[in-house]
Amino acid sequence: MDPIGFSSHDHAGCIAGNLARIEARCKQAKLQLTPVRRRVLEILLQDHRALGAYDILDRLRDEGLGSQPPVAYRALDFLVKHGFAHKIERMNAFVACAHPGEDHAPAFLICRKCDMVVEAQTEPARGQLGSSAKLAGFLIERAVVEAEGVCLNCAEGPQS
Amino acid sequence: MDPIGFSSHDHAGCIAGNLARIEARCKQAKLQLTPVRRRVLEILLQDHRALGAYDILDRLRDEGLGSQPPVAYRALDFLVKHGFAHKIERMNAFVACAHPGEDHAPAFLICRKCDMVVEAQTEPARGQLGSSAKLAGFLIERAVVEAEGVCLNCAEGPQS
DNA sequence: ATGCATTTGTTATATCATAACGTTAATCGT
DNA sequence: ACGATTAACGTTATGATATAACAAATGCAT
Ligand SMILES: [Zn+2]
Ligand SMILES: [Zn+2]
Ligand SMILES: [Zn+2]
Ligand SMILES: [Zn+2]
Repeated sequence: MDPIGFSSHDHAGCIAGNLARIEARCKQAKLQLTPVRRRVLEILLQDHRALGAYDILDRLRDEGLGSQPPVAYRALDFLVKHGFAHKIERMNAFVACAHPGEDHAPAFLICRKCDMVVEAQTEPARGQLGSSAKLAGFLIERAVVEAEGVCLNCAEGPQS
Repeated sequence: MDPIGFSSHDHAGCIAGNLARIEARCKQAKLQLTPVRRRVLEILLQDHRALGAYDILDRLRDEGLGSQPPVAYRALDFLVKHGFAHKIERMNAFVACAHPGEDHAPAFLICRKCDMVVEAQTEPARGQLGSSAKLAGFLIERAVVEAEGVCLNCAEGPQS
């Protein structure tokens, strides 16, 4: 709910906090946060933007952590599967989760000027969509919700 | 709002009606509904499912209407641009619009068992997402809303 | 130490999408 | 009707995204 990302915040703490929370959760759930997986997570946490798998792969290659697509995709699969990252379908790109571990249905606000991504919450089965679903006898299991628009910072700027 | 697609309906009329409405709109707006574009539209209208660009291209090729990817993508671009079809981002696939011409913000209910797609309406700026956006000073311009779940027909069946 | 499951490295390939360019066809002002 | 302009098409080539498959290495419980 808190619109981190567009607003300025203690981002170093933001990164460290999420990383620590995820490490704890992996330990607790006996998940292997291996070097590649951890590094991909760090790269995604670096800024509140979505990165393509091949962008990530480039970084990994530079650091000697892997050079072939499956390396990046496997790490991303792990992170997404366990809710530590999300895929932005419109962009074929990935973003670190802003509420790791909290069991949530993510929705995204994506600025088309600065590419910043903010994670918000949604309740897929509620609202108009929920009504339509009910009417159709459709059981919603999950939903992709990705809003595109302009963030506060970019709206203020002189550029159109 | 009406959950056509899962429920049985006069589908021949459904196709004919949408096609007629779109033809009229093209005439009125001086848009060229060329043979390829029209055929792609017909293929999409055939059933309330999403088709990949290459599935459509295969059909076109069989009918001698074009054999290379740009043929399909250009027709789809036209249809999407003018609101006669929509892209389902999660599936990299396309579906005919259920409310052509009506100027609407589409949302989709997608059955993971039978692949049926129902188009519903959404008001992106309302509800929880709207609240989050307002809080963040974010201006929503459009939104991808794609719910996955199980439709009435598939829920009733014996198969899990 | 042994056996089993998970992860990694690598090659190859599948799938989705567009750039570029010359040709053809529709549109429009004259 | 005519030529200029714009829009659509056919084709080749390539780019971008994603996965299959399998052998080697590692982690982990007994
Ligand atoms: Zn931050
Ligand atoms: Zn999240
Ligand atoms: Zn129908
Ligand atoms: Zn529609």
